[in-house]
Amino acid sequence: MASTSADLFDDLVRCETRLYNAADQRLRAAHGLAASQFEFLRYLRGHAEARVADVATNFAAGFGAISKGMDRLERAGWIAREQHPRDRRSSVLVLTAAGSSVLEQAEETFGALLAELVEPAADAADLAATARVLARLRSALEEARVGTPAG
Amino acid sequence: MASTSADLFDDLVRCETRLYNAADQRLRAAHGLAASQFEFLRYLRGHAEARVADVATNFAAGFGAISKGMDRLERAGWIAREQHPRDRRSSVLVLTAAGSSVLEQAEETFGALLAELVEPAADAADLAATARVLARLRSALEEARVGTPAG
DNA sequence: CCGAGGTCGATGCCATGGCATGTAGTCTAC
DNA sequence: GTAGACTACATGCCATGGCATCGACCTCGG
Repeated sequence: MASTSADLFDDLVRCETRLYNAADQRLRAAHGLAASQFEFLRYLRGHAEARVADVATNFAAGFGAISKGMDRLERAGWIAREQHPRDRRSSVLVLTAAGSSVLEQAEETFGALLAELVEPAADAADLAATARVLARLRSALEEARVGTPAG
Repeated sequence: MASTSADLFDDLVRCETRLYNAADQRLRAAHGLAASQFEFLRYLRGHAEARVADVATNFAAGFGAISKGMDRLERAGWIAREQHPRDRRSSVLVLTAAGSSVLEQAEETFGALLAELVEPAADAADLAATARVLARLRSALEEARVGTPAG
């Protein structure tokens, strides 16, 4: 029935808000790193050659927001903009040594947070099943470019 | 293993972002209503006697943000602040007739959105199982006041 | 080779949220 | 009854994100 999806939406949003807030608070306190910055660094480590547009697409954010976010990461010394080999409009975003280092430390903090907040809330099989459903939903939404901002 | 929760977090955040963006875009276009405002109106309909602090607690938001959000809803004519019977510091937040009316219409739009984006992505049993896990996680997070902002 | 049109991303303006503070009202202890 | 602590919330400042704009660059047709 329809109300199942509506409740799902509600619980999804509320879980996301609280987990994201909690991650933000702890990462800031421990490493001076915002949760969004943590996610950006993780993405960049996993995607060599990434440009601003790639990051924006992955996070369903506008170009402007990511451009400014990268400014802040650069100012903090965690990433660098390198010249793109074939397109002088773009830069390639790469982690610096300092960036890799905070990322590594932040992942400890983040892992501990999830172990504390998420894992006790359901048994492993249920969590795995939930992860599968959300992964599928995510793919479907990305493929259809649902919720992609304008800018 | 630990990476299951990390992937779950990632997919959770990405699904939430895209679904919330999509809801915001459609509700704005169809009814001039932000997604957050839609959620506020739904909450107020379900909770008579609600005050600013109740809304803030439910949405894991700061008092200031909710206070300003209620200003905007009031300015739009969708809610009213009534005098609280026992505490003159608080107001009771109530839907106006106009508020009930947009809410009703917005729920059509919102239901159609979920039917289009969420329900085809998995079968009903998987969605129900996911909803159960997230509802449990939400309760656990709320009970522990995880991710509650300062203000 | 050139020009028109498209793309990338940096920047500015506005809306929103977090946190800190201010103010009015309430509660407690005496 | 009153002083002092506390609570609810309104307000101001700042950081961030969305969208619009713009300049630089690429690409394709001729």
